This record gives sequence, structure tokens and C-alpha cells, in this order.
Amino acid sequence: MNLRQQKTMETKRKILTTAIKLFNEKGFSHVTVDEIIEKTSTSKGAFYNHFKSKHDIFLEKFKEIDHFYVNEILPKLKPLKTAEAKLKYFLYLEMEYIEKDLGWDVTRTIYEQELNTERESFFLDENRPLYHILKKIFEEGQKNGEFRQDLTSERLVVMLSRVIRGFLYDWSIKKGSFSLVDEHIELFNIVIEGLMKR
Amino acid sequence: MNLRQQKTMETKRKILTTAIKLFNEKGFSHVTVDEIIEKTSTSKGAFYNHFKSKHDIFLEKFKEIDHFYVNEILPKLKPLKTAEAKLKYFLYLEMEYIEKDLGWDVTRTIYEQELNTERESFFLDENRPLYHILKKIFEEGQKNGEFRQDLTSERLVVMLSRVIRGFLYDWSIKKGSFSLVDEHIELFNIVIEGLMKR
DNA sequence: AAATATAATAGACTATAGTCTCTGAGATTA
DNA sequence: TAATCTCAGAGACTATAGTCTATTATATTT
Repeated sequence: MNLRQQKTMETKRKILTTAIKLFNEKGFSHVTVDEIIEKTSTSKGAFYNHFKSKHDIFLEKFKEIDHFYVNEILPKLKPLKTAEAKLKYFLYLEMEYIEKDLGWDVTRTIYEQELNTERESFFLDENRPLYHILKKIFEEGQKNGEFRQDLTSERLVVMLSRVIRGFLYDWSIKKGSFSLVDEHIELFNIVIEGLMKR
Repeated sequence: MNLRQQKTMETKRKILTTAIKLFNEKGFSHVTVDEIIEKTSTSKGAFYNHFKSKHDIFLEKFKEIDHFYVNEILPKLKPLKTAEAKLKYFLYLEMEYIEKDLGWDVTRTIYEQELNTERESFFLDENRPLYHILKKIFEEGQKNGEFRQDLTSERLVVMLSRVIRGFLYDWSIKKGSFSLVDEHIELFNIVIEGLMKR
């Protein structure tokens, strides 16, 4: 890496860390791009050279969630015996991570961004680890007769994803005023019962 | 009503109908406030005198959905015998209305607005007819033993509302690329099964 | 080493939602 | 009917995300 590339990367890093720090302090909507470039002694040109938009910085952070799925959650699921147990533990860890590490304002901002038709969607990317993990769990559960087999595992993932989104959306508009960890079981158990074979 | 009040109302009506017409033609985000006031030969002052924001006009239209619940849906539910049948028919009519009459872009815009923390929320208003109707149905179903009784009817409404929202949110980010009427049964049946007594 | 190319950055500019203040038509009071 | 009041509306102004273009430091080529 030559000098120029080093400077470029340094600029990007500076903007990214400063922006995320400010977002955490004051909330996404109360931080302006002008403030970010002023605090980092850079410029509009630099900012938009590195990020497609103000929202884009957020995505950068949110994408970490997928590392979390693969690195933190997946290993913990291995020892569990039933697909149902895996699914429930997965959901628990996901909710815990979102509630404790991401927080509702980040979540809200992502959900808002996804509704913006001009920008590319993160949720619609079918290669997200989230979907792969869920699909694997459902396949396993269908094979051993735990889950219903009249729907494909893909459809089961779609159904569950919609419920998860509804739950997180509700949490977002309610500004994190209830606990994901505490309340998720009530909702997900209802859905999981509907997904099980009987 | 004196002359002045008449003129005021006429201005509001002109702005409202023109705005909604434009939104239908080009989509919410492609219509500017400047365009609306130009087409109606009014001004920023007039516009913001009548509406709190550009989004606000949308709400005006969306609130119709509650009239629809009360006037169109409610009477049709009366003759049905089981609470389950009422619930399923209610959901069918709601999905049909949203898909055919509101459309995905209106829906998307409302969902986006709800995530905006500066504005007051429509979804969180607990007096919406939607919630009353659902609560009534659940109460009836709990009384006659169709639905589970370990959760209050209020909680059942919360659970179902979250699922409905997840479904409509998904429809919104997918730009209406699937049919609410066709697909709602798959998801809601899963949830309703989880809500029924067994 | 000089000439040329490239691409990151600076910052002026644009688009657009929303605010602020002043004005005048029409209502009210005397 | 003259004087006063009021509030809807006009439109200049502000805030802020994002675009466009010129500059210049660094890299590459000759």
C-alpha cells in the first residue's frame, strides 16, 4: 500500500469512527454531514467519495450483525440437539445482540433506510448469513419431523423473517420501550408452534 | 360559515386533492411541496398553515382506513359464527383494501413516517378501530374457548399487530411485488394456529 | 527528471422540506 | 361607516443532504 492509499484509508477511517461516535452520542438524525466533516477536518468531497450517503455509514456498522451471526451465534448452536432448541436459542441471541449492542436508534435507522426506494436494500439480499442459518435449522427440523413439511424451508424462512421484522419494527417505533429479550419468547413461541408438526 | 372560512376550506381542499392526485401519479417522494403549491397557485404559508408536513397529507388519506374498518368490514363480520372465521375474514378484507385501494407506495410512506421520531405516531394510538375490532374478536374467541386464555386479549392484539406490520413492511420494501391477498393466508394461518387453544 | 495521468479532496452549488415574518382581505367593534 | 383586529396566505429565508467541477498531491510513464 503506497502513501496515497494510506492517506485515503486514514480519511475514510477518521470519518467512519467520528460519525459513529457522534451517532451514538446524539442519535442519527441529530448529526449533520457538515458536523462530521467539520469535526474530521475533511470535506463534502471526501465524505461522499467514501460513502454513498449518510445512511450508508450506518449500514457499515449494521453489517457487523452478520459477522455476529456467523462468529458468535453459529458455534453456540452446534451442541444443541433439536432444531427447535437451536431456533429458539438463535432468536434469543439475536434479540440480545440487537437490544444490547445495536440499540433501538440504530435499528430504527436501518428500518427507515430499507423503506427508501432509491437505495439498495440490505434485507433483500438473499445471501445474508441470517437466512442461511435459519434455512439450515428449518431443513434439519423438517428432516427429523419437528417442523411441518407442507411448506419449503425457504417459505418458513420468509414467514419467520416477516415476524422478526414486525417485532423489531414495533420496537423501533416504540423507541425501545420494551425489552426484546423479555418479550420475544411470547411472540416467537406462538409462531414456532404454528410452524411445528402436530 | 362566512366568506373567509369558505376560502380557507377551499384552499385546504385544493391542496389536499391536488397533492393526493400527484402522489398517485408520481409517487410520494417524486412530488415536491413547491410543485403542489405551484399547481394550486398557493404558497408555502398556505400549505404549512393547513398541514404539519408533506407526510401529514398522507396521513389524512390513510386515516380513511379506519373508516373502512368500521363502515365496510365490521358489518360483514356480524353474521359469521366463530371468532376464527371473523378474524380470518377481517384479515382478508384488510389485505384486499390495502393492496387494491391504498397501494404499496402509500403503505411504504406511512411505514416510513411512523419511524420518524419527530412526528406523532398513528400506529401507537390505542384507540384505533383496528385494535378495538381485533380485541373484540379475541375476547369472543377466548370466551367460547377457541383462542388460548393464558394471554390477555390485549396481548393477543399486540402479537397479531406485530405480525401484520411485519407482513406489510415486507410488502413495502419489496415494492408490492407479491400479492397480499394471495400470500396473507400462509402467514396468518401459522400465527392463528399458534393463538388457538389445543 | 520531466511530462503526463489519476484520483482524492475542497468547497461552491443545487434541491427541497420546513420556518419566519409581514401584509392585506375580510371580520368585528364602536 | 370608520377604526381596529385577526388570521390565512405570500414569499423570503434557513437547514441540510447530496452533486458537480476544479485543484493538487501523488503515482506512472517516457
